[in-house]
Amino acid sequence: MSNDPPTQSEAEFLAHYDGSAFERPSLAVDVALIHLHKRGLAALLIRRDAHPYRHALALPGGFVGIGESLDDAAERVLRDKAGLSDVFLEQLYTFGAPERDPRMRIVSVAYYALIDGSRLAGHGLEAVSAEIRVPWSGEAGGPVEVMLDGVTVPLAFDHAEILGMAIRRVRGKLDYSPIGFEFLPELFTLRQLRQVHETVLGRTLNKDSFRRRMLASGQLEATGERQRAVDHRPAELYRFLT
Amino acid sequence: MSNDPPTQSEAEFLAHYDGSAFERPSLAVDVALIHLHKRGLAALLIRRDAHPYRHALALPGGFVGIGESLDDAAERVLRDKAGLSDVFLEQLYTFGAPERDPRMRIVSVAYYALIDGSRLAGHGLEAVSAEIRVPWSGEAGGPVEVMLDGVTVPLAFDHAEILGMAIRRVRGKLDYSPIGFEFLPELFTLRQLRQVHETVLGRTLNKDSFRRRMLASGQLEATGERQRAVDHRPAELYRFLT
DNA sequence: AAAATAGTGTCTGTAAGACAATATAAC
DNA sequence: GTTATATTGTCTTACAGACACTATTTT
Repeated sequence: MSNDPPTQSEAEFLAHYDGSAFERPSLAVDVALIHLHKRGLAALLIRRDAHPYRHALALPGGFVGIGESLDDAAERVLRDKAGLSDVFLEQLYTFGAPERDPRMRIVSVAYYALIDGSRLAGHGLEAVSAEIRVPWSGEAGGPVEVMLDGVTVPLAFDHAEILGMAIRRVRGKLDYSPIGFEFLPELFTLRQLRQVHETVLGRTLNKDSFRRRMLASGQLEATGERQRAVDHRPAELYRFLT
Repeated sequence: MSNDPPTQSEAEFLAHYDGSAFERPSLAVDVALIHLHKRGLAALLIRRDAHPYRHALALPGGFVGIGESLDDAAERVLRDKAGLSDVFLEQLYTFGAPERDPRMRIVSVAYYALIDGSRLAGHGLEAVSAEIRVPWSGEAGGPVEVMLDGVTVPLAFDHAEILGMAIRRVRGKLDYSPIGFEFLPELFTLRQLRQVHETVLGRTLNKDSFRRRMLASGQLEATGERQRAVDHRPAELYRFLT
């Protein structure tokens, strides 16, 4: 970035700097808010009421304010479009294909957010929760399929690609970061935690070694409390540490 | 992104869309080009000749063209500022703190690139190769220190943070992706490959199990050729597969 | 022969998978 | 008691680290 004018004082330079000399892309954030629903992956989506992709489902998103950090923009989107705050939120990838939006050049910094599905109970009106089908396993890539009430529905823009990358990111981080707890309430059983991992990874895990691994990780604290009102031996409830 | 005007036909909508209605951030790319030099990490940097951070070292970067993809912009920067093409190049993270550039709001999509140091021999004039000191190990984070001829030098903007994140990314991917080969020429010995891993990770690795692990990975092809003109038993040369 | 590194074989400790046995709740 | 799951313990296998030994080149 040394496309700068010739030598002058720094004050003089800043005073005359013309920030609007070139036509520039617009900058937006989009948020892939992922939760678990009935042993499957799900995302929160907004039904568009304007062109392009009118009536299609899209990730919640918005333009980045001129004085607003990217993280702040993503938090604002989550608050305004999904009525949520205090959610795990992390930058995912920036999507910048020139034709990704037919209106104009819009580069989008995508975020992914993870939440306990029960927190989505009575929230905003325009948001819907849709099931995500992951048509690939492990390393493979590409867009996900999105199903609403059992039928596959298309997503606006490149949002199915963004969701696909979000799933891959969560899968990849599950083993070495405490990301899986974000899908659960404060207290949970080891079985629930394992089911989270199985759902995210799309495969079953060995029950015994999962238990050993988690207990050995030092991330869990046994509360001494147990499940209630289950029709079998109640499991101990654990809490995520730190 | 449903901040759209009320109902109308899609053609009508696109015709009247005003893409410049809001003040918007500028968008740039910066490239952390990393190589290995004398058993240490090094990055290619450009000396700035304009304010701000005049005379300081900075990552090569440039603004994103209005019709140019982000990947294309990063490739162009690498070609124009470092005289390099056909280099491993991958998006890293997008930096968007409002005050990261004192001139104006500039959001930068950072890329990292990896290259065999010997390819940097006789390239462009303005670029220098500087040693990177990583003041943390493992998971920890923050900016790196940059040394030129034995003295610590500051980097412009948040570029030391970008380099820090690039190192962490490479460290993290080294174990599960074939990223280490990017630092080596086409033919290399297992010792050279191990030294690459040791340099990137900042710690020594077990010689025997590294060999076993690499040979078992199926990523290497033995060429049958051997090193020449070394003052000890010459090692077999391997090639990276696929 | 000496020096230096390449390459092989073997032992050990750790952790995962498999499986069996016991424990505890609801009904 | 029956059912269903929790929890503990043991055996086996795979692999990384450690270490000893042999091989091959230059000087």
